[in-house]
Amino acid sequence: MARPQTDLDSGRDAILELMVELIEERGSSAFTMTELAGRAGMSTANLYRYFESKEALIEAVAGYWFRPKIEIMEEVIASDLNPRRKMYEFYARRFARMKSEWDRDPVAFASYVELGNEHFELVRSYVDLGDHYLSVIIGEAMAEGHFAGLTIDEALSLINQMTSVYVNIGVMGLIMPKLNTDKLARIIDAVFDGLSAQDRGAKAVSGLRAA
Amino acid sequence: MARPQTDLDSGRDAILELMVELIEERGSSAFTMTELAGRAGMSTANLYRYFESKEALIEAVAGYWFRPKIEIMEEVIASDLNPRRKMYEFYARRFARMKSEWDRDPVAFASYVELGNEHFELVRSYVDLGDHYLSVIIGEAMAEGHFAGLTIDEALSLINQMTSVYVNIGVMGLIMPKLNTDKLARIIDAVFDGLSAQDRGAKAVSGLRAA
Amino acid sequence: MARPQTDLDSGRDAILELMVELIEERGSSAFTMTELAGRAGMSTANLYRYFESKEALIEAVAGYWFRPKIEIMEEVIASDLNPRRKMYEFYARRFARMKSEWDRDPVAFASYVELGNEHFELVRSYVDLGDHYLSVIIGEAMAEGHFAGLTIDEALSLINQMTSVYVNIGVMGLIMPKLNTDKLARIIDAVFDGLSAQDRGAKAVSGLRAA
Amino acid sequence: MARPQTDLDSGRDAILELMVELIEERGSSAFTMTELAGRAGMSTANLYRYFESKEALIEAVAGYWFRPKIEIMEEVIASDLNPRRKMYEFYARRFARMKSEWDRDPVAFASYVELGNEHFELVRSYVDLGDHYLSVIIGEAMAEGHFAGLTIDEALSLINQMTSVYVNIGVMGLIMPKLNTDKLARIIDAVFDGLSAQDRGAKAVSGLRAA
DNA sequence: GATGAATGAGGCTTCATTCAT
DNA sequence: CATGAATGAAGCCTCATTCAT
Repeated sequence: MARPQTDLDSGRDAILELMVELIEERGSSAFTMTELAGRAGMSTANLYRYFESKEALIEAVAGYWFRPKIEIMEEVIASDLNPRRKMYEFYARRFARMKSEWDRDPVAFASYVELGNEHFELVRSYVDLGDHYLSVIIGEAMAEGHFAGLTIDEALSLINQMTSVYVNIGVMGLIMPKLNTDKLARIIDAVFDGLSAQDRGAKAVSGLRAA
Repeated sequence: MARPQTDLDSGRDAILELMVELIEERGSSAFTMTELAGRAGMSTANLYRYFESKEALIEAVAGYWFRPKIEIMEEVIASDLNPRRKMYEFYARRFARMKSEWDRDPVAFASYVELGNEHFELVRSYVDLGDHYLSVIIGEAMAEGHFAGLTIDEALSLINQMTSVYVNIGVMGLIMPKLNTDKLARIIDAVFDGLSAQDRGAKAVSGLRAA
Repeated sequence: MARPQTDLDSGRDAILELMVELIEERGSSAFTMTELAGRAGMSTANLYRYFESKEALIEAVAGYWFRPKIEIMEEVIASDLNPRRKMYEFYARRFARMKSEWDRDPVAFASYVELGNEHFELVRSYVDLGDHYLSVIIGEAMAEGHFAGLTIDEALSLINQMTSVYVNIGVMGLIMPKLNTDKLARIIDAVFDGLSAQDRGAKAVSGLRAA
Repeated sequence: MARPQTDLDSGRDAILELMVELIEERGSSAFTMTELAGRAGMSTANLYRYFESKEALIEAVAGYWFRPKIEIMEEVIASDLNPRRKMYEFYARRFARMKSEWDRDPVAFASYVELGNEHFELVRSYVDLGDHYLSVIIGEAMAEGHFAGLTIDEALSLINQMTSVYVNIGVMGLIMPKLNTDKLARIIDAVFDGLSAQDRGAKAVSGLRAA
């Protein structure tokens, strides 16, 4: 986070930035290693000192894009909010971040979506990590008596479906204007109040709702 | 128009469908003639009996996508609605069609946007045709005294700008949820009531407005 | 020589003529089976009923071009001229034929040269046949005491070298204007009078010389 | 100008030589990038480091062939001969060069003709340059009172026609033996003495004529 | 007989990648 | 460290050729 620690690292970062420029300008599929090397003022061969393959480069771009979202997830997980609030923040903070990116430049955002479509493996590991953290939250919620009668995996699957539009960038980019944290709060409330079959009652965290 | 007349035609249609699948699945830039030939169960060489080049194939896909929109324009032009209503329908019906496509599969829709971005020439002739038909409507409106003091080209340019988001798929895909026919009706009213400087008055076609 | 005897034969001849047109128009390397089939108003597949391969077709063209020259050789061989005259006619009549072709259309002539360069095997068998007939004449000449002290092969080789420009179309096309039968006659005289070492004397066939 | 300055340049030269060999051996139409790469002992991909396309390679060959002729033109233009002599040398020196090439290997010469036929654009710029220089000479001649009553373009066109066989390699190859500098001198004299209508007289540069 | 349909091989070209220096 | 040189694999496209009908 502070300064890059080696020359290789700083080189990598510089290249990454050029690469990000390129992708935001022209979409993810229209660049060649030769062109990137040209912009970076080095030979292609040298480029390979920094990234061992084009795939690695694209992975790095994905990493660059996902990193802040992962940091958010980790912060939220480490916080001592109650489970309901934690789950809300788990989605809301990432959504806020992505919405601001989309606001800044929807076309560039679309380029990342394109990149995600073309390299689905890269997205998968992020999704898996998200599932992992969400499971942790679900576990904490269960410890407090929520989701009675469901296994963790069942809850995970249901929640994933209910919140999908706030996470899936492929769709999110296209319906961004319809999304907001108020709706998200209602969804999370529904998750907590609606998914625990044994435990109906009027205990919505009213504080979450904007209304 | 109905049945394909030769084997070449029907083969073309079959290939087109596979091509559409491919594009909707994976975006327009990620396909090769070799892969399409593979899916079609034929050699690349044979593929070239049906489409003389990759470009021709992509053109055919564009045609496939634009055809229903063009038919809509022609129906509206041929109808005997009054100019204001005609202009409204000119946009509204195409918008409805595109919205339903987007609702069905926003990602596939995005693939067509991508294809349009990569082959702008193909879009241009559609745009030109739209301009032509719009000019016809403008002409009819002028015959009834609208747009006084403007040339057809001036009116065309202004109207194009005011309605752009209901026509330009590049942008439309990104803000679809914000678009609806009610807003469109207000825009068309504004066009008719606001662009004719000499002719102010209270004659909005209230029927157009949902309110 | 008279009428073609089967439909296949007559078809072959028709195709050959179209092919000759094509070659004379555009050089030997710039034609495709598809194009020839198109000109002939038939499918490529059908073309293969007449000629089993492109190579066979080209061979046929070569045959078409060489046939009259071969007929000339056979007539001369069958004639009862004396050896010296026979050898002269052996070259002179073929030269006259080629010169008239060159006069008619030097560019078309060049196309055949090109064809010969690209398919040297075809030329070789003609050359071999020429060698065979020339050997016959040499044999007859030897029977009359010429070329004493030389084997047939030695004489053949020497004579080939001395007469090369009157036979080798690759070069002939380029120096045609310098060639004539008068010079040829002198060469043949030199062959007969100069190659028979033991047999010097003043017996030039003066009738051969234009002077 | 003397030594190649980079490896790419020297590589280009080496490849050019192999290419020239290939063309002189087998004509211009019978070579493939693959074969040339094979002869050069490299991959086709590497060949493209030296020449960016087959067309560029052929252009280079054309340049290689035309360069000495262009140098001759420039020398003659720069010389301080009188216009009549200058025009004579303008043709005669190039003709001498081409004749010596033809003498060395008429078949190779024919290959260049073939190449010129197949890539006429390459010939055109040479022809245009020749027209330019000839115009300069015509201008100088006019300054001395020649070609009275003619525009430069009229004179250019007439002279081009009269001298065509000493310049047009397509025809030259076929009638080379008939061409010589003596005839050329007569033609140039005719140009100077015959094209200036107002200015008849007996001032042929007799020195030009062999007689 | 004749055809439309189909293909394999090969040509030009690009690009990610490697390696000796 | 950094580079120029080199390559294999793949992409688009053409063409001679075959085969079922």
